[in-house]
Amino acid sequence: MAEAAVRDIGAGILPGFGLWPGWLSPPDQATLLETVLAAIDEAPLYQPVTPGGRPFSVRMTNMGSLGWVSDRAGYRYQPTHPETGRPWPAIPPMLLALWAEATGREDQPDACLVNLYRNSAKMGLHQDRDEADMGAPVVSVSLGDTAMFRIGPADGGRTATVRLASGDVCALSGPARLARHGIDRVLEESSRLIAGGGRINLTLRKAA
DNA sequence: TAGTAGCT
DNA sequence: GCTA
Repeated sequence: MAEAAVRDIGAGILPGFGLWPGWLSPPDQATLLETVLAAIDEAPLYQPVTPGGRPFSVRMTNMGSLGWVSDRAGYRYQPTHPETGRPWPAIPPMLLALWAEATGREDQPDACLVNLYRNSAKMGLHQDRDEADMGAPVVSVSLGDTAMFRIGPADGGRTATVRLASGDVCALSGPARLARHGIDRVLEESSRLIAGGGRINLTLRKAA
């Protein structure tokens, strides 16, 4: 894993948003994908619903001691898979190392949300605010097809679009920790990493 | 208000 | 990219 210069696209747009294009080499992407697919075998992807009962277009699962879930009861972190009732699989060591390098922190993330975008799946503009410790950054790893990521200030100013390609890592920290962000669309067939196409996003957080 | 549709 |  190469040392990557932080590209803070925030200068004048959004301070605290870090972007590391190409953090993971193609071989590292393939290795990570294998690990994630094994976790998905243990904790199958499912389609959550919003508290209002609307289905998400992305399919989700989690790794770590806590996983982010949504259902009619609301958003929360919980230690077990909502369908199997089993604990989530562990966060792979490769991702713990990535967190340490990207954040420079001594602690470890306890939650890794796995989102699969396939068949025109999107994610509306939102803020990550279900974590107990909102001082800790959020780190995102992209695998597979390129996404059009939209990000803007927490208080509702202008948004900017950033392309996130396979192997890119980005982070929301400090003044960008509560940034509004979402996925407008995924560019089909822009990567050959994932059999059957699509994009997997891994989001590392401190939930507790 | 972690959705979706529809318009500029 | 914004509004409902």
